[in-house]
Amino acid sequence: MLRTNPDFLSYIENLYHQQGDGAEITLKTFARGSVLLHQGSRPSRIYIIRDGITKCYCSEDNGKDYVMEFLSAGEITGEIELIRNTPCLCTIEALTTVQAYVIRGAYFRSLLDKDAALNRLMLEELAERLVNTASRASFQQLYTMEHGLKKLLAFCDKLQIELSKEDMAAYLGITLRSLNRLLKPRP
Amino acid sequence: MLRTNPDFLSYIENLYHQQGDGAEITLKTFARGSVLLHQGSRPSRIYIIRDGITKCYCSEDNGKDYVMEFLSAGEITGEIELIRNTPCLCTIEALTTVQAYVIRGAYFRSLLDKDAALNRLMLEELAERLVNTASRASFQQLYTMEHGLKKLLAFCDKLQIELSKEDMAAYLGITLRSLNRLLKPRP
DNA sequence: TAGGGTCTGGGACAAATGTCTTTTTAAATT
DNA sequence: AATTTAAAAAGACATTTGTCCCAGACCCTA
Repeated sequence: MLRTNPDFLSYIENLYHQQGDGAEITLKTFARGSVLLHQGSRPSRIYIIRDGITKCYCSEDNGKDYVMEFLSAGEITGEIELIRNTPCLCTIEALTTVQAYVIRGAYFRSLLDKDAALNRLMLEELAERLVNTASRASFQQLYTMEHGLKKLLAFCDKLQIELSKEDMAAYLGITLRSLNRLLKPRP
Repeated sequence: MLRTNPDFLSYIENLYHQQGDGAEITLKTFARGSVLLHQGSRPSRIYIIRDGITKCYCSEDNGKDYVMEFLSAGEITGEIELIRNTPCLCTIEALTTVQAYVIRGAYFRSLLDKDAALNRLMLEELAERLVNTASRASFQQLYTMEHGLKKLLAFCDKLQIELSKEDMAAYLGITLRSLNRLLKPRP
């Protein structure tokens, strides 16, 4: 539920510490509630989260939101848009204070062109994410909400995260009203 | 809805025609209804579809199926399992007669290690698929079935595919009964 | 303290979906 | 053609979910 990628983080931290003065990679702090990437915008940089938790979500035309996943250490954002040269599919918002490495798109592109190890890491990351996204879609369609909610609550508990009810509902793809109903009866 | 990837197909066909006698890439025909990959199995080969249409679906423990996508020319299957070294997430089944290029896992791995162009194609493919999967998950959760059904019907119409009602329901993530209900009233 | 906001949770009803069963349709067999 | 069999569609009812609205809690300010 909370995605992380230690290998990727190590890779980036190596680059970060080895670089000289013309720093291509910088570290930036985002306050809780601030936004790293805006859905629909054209990002010129990518971010690799060092610590903290972000929410990755889609806002649909009908005003509803759907939370794709929660991203934490080692997860990369904006790379898909960079690869495909398209606007951001999701908004990435900091749920806690977040520190992230920032890389210019052009520089990341050049890295991709010459570094096989990075390519490998990227393939693994995308594959992992695809599996997660697909599994969850299947699970959500075919199981009851009760199942999904149970998982989500366990997740919050384990990480001591206090998700807002709105976020929970958006993750489950239901309304606040439905979530409240599911939350009440504990027989 | 029907995924294709012409660039990838070209790439593979080039390889196919350039190879000598110790053919690493072969062409295989699958009859309608036969299965390319079995969910849960450990595939030792990957397939790139040359023509025909396949259904990629997950069977959950509760006996229900969820159709992820329909794959056609240029789409690759088994690559995620190869990258992550995990069992198949989905079953890939031929809906029509299908011709596919077959590549041994070990050979594909070696190609990935030395060919930057292939890496690039793979990144694009995975990114594209991720966007599709994610968009659809969001759409399905946040819009009415009516919307989704309309899209699906238009898709069948455009491609002159006669999807079974079971397949349609599995794609929409609903029961046959619900699909029939949605299909009846046309005011 | 009274009044007015806003926010949260829940009630009531409508719409949708699932499950189970029956009916209808189509196909196959004799 | 008549009978049987299997497959598809629909009916009935329970459950779930969404929408709309209202009551109470909380926090301001006058």
